[in-house]
Amino acid sequence: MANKSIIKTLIDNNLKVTPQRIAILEVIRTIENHPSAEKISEYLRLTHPNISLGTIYKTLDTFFKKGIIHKIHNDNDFLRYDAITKKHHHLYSSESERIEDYVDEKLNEIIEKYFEIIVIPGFTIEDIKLQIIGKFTDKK
Amino acid sequence: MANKSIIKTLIDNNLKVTPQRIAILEVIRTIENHPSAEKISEYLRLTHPNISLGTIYKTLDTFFKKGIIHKIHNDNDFLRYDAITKKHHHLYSSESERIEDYVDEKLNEIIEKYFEIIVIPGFTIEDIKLQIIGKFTDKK
DNA sequence: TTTGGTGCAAACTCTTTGCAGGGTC
DNA sequence: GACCCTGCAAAGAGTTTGCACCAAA
Repeated sequence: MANKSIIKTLIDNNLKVTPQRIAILEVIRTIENHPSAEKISEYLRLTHPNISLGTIYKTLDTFFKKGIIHKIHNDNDFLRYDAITKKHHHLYSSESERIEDYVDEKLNEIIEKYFEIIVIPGFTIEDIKLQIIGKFTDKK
Repeated sequence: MANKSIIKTLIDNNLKVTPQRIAILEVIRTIENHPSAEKISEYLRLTHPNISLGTIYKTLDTFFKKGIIHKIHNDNDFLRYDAITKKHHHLYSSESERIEDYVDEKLNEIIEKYFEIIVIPGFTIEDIKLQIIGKFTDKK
């Protein structure tokens, strides 16, 4: 049952296990790729017709504060959300709203190594994210 | 006169040269670092007390469409603007709203070289921007 | 039973739009 | 003079908040 890991996540973060939270996290983790709050609401309308948008926003904020999900931005766009799995970057379409994850251990390693040698004066790096902008050549 | 290059920019882009546009571009280019529309308005209130926020938004949009400025995002924040000079990345403070440019030709080269060899399936890269998150250790 | 979550609606913030008047070329 | 730009105010989109009710532990 896929719910097991969702429930575990909630418990591990001292959050009460509610149907709403399970449903929201499920959408982000398994169904929709980088959804906006609106998009999540759209999905939930089918299975949980009366989860309010307000609850979705509050829940997303709760998840974000606990580090269960990330927020991501596009350059001409609202907020979107992202289930954290492991360090990854994002591919942004220059033509549409599409955003995909991009995982590349080797690239991470190269960048990490680079910033072990190169120091940015007056700045301590905590994290680096690449925004890779371009065109998707497959259909979706 | 610093205005010369601003006026040239406007003319080169087939934009009418108005005091508002000069003032707005001047703020972005020379005075304030990555301002928001609100911040720009704040500055202009001193020298041009009756430039309306609406005009600022329209002007920024015009500049953006002409490629004169960039838009940038922070993770929990509104839009901010950036005078384009050359390819650069951004340092984001994890503690405040501060954003600084980060220019690093060598890093660009390394990344470019990397993606000459590594191809992302189904995706053609047009541009890559790094979001470097961390702490500023100098005061400002 | 206690604590915290949900739903709803109203409020807020940032941004966009429409239109009449004014400035630039 | 033609065209485009500006200012103002109203509208819009996405998000947040307050509060009474309800569910989870």
